[in-house]
Amino acid sequence: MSKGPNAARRNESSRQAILAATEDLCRENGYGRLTIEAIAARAGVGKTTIYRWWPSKGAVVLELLDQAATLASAPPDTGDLAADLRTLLTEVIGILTPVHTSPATGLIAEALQDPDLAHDLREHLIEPRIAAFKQRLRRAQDAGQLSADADLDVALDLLYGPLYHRMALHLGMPDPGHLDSLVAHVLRALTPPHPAGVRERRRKSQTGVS
Amino acid sequence: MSKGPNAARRNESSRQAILAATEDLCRENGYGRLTIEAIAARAGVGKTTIYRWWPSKGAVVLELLDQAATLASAPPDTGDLAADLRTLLTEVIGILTPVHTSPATGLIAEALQDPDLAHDLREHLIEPRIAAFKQRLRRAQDAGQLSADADLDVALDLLYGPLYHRMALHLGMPDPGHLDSLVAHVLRALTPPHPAGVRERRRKSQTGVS
Amino acid sequence: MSKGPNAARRNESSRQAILAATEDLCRENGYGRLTIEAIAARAGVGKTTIYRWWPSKGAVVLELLDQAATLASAPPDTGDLAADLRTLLTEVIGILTPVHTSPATGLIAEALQDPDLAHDLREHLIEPRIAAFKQRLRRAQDAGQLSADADLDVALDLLYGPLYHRMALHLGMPDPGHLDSLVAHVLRALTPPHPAGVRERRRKSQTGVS
Amino acid sequence: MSKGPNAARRNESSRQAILAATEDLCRENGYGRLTIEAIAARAGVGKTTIYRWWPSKGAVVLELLDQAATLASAPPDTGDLAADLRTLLTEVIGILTPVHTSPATGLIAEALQDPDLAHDLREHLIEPRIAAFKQRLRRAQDAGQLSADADLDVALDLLYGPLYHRMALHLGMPDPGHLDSLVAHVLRALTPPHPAGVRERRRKSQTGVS
DNA sequence: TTGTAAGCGAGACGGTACGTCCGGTCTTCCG
DNA sequence: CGGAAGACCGGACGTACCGTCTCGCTTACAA
Repeated sequence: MSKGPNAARRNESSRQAILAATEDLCRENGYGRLTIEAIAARAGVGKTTIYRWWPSKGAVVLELLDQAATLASAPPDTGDLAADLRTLLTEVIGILTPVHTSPATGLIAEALQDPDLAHDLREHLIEPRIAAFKQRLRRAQDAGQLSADADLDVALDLLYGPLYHRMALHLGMPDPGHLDSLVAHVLRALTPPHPAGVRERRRKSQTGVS
Repeated sequence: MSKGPNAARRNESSRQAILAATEDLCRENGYGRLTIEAIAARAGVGKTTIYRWWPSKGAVVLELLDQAATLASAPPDTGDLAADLRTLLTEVIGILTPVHTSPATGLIAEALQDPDLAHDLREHLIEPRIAAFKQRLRRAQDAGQLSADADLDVALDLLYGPLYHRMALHLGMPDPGHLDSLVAHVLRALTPPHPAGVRERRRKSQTGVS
Repeated sequence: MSKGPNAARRNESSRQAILAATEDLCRENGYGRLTIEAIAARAGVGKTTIYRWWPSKGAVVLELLDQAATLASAPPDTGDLAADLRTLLTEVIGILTPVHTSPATGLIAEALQDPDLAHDLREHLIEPRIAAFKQRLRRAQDAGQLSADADLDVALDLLYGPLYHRMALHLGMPDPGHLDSLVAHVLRALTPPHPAGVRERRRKSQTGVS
Repeated sequence: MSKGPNAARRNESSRQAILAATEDLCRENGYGRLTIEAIAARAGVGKTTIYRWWPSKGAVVLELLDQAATLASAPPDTGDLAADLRTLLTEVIGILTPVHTSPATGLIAEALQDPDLAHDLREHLIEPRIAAFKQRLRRAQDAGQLSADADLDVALDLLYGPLYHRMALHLGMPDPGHLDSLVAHVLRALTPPHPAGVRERRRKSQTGVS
């Protein structure tokens, strides 16, 4: 991201002004009404300067989110797996809310139509977070809180899926109670019954499924 | 949708031409490059005629999808719950694929920025399907294939969530094996361990699933 | 000029507003600082409307001059050839003054770099005037005020040439005395020495001139 | 022209490269499409270097012409006045041709909109030539080839005027025959009929001319 | 002989205007 | 009188150059 012509000579204060203006305008009018012209005007910057370093408004917003994100990137680990998952999910809910004005939502919408942007989005924002999420789950597996053969991709789908489902279909984000319930259900699906005899049989049926 | 000035006097052949042109152009260039002007030109219709009956290009596409959807709307019920769920999910996967050119995906992207369109989208395409889905699950509860107190909203989230998650983040739709696994996990999550007698019946239905 | 897409549907009031704005802005800032954007803004018109009907700002200014010119197009004929010529030249001096802000001068400058504009300029503004000029001279020949074999192209060059010479080289337009002298010299050059009797008549008419 | 900050330290090879690039680009694309950026790029020079020494692209072109001109500056004097005038005019015709790509024409066009440039143009290129021209005419007067009271400004107008007239109005430069005729007419206009004795001498010199 | 100040290449920067595209409204005329 | 045709105003697009402004670097004069 932003590795244009000659990054050495780049004017950092312009870069900051552009990102700040982008954030302001996005919050004010929503991503959809965001305009390169308006960003340039608000930031007191020539349009050229934006086009020199970013290929589209989506890329600007992506860098904005990227910068904000790196501030809080380490995955939480309190020892309480369910609580940590709720923390991770709550963070994402915050990012996706309110649906119609959140920069992240707008970015996702644009990326749905723009493969290049989609690629950058996945590379810069999403994959690192998925990695952190899986890392936390793997630690849980090591601690025996999750069955050793649990499918982490399934876990990813089941835990984050509901948020994007609700975002996409405008169903409203889950309230804390719902979230609790979702996490509990998913953990149950990933941790077979404990009593010795039962656990054995369960493991067998899983083998048949997967 | 399309309840303009005086629907009685409406020219049906123009309507069809517009929808057909919309579909063609969407497939050719993707939803993002779709333009009211291009639709009008391709359909041999004045722009006025489009604006008279639809408020935005999203609404046109919505009607297009609506029309296509009503052809296959009745929820399947073969008695095999897992299979029926896989059928429902597979249909949605088809609609959302390929991500960057599917009209449905484009529509979802636009609705993320346009509350009015989001409302119509939910009302016309989504809620009926959710209702059908829940109806199917309720029938499963009645048949004892699902615990009587299973939370159907959670089921909805867990089953459809992964699809929208993957769409939004460009992770690729689940292949049949993954889908299988997802459905199996979710059904397991919805049939929690119970006192012995109950557990026996449940185990029977699981057998049917796997 | 201005025979675009479908001249029938053209909005005449927009056309007038554009020409009026063009004239104002040209007088205010000079032709060089004239801008299509400014014209559109001042006229309360979309840029598209200008580009639809004119290929360049030069073409707009040309139409402006054309419209102004047709109001006073008939060549003067008072019977006094020298006076009529001075009238014609004075009119052109007026059009070319002040050099740096006159729309006509700007147009000539632009046409020097733009062959298309040059063609339209010659066709619409210049050739009709040349024709009128030659017509007047021919009438003078018929009246015996000019030798029958005088070369009218030479006359054209010698009479109008000085004005463009001075415009091009920023030498200042001739004052009335100079103009007088120029006309006198040229008329003398066009009435070469002849057998005595003839020369007498000529000298008389020359006296009238000087 | 080009008397910047500290002319002593000036890099002469850059100066030459700039002038050369200017000439090339002007011939290739015409003065109108000439750009400071393009000159700098072609010359392998920073834009700053151009702006340091010249105030505008017009000034660069002016210096270019100036340099070319000084190579052939002395006014011809073969004793044959008419021939010498034809030589002078022919040289100017060469400079102004072809109208749409000649650097001189472009410069004149630009100067019509830019008083500063006009001033430099007159000072550096035009006035010296006018002086030379008048000097030649004065020598002709001294030799009795021209009447002693002939108005040299009128002569200037009548001889050079046609060229600029034709340039400005895109009428095509005079061919040799025309040129001949023009010079002959003008010389005749400058040697008016006089008392018999004088007239005889004059007529003789005219014979030599025409 | 070594600063130090200039000229220089490179090119980022804030701007202005370009000419195009499309959105949404309004008008005209045809069937 | 509905609809095709399309002109219209407006606003944003992405591009081209403008003229100014740092950057390091070389280069030549002065201490």
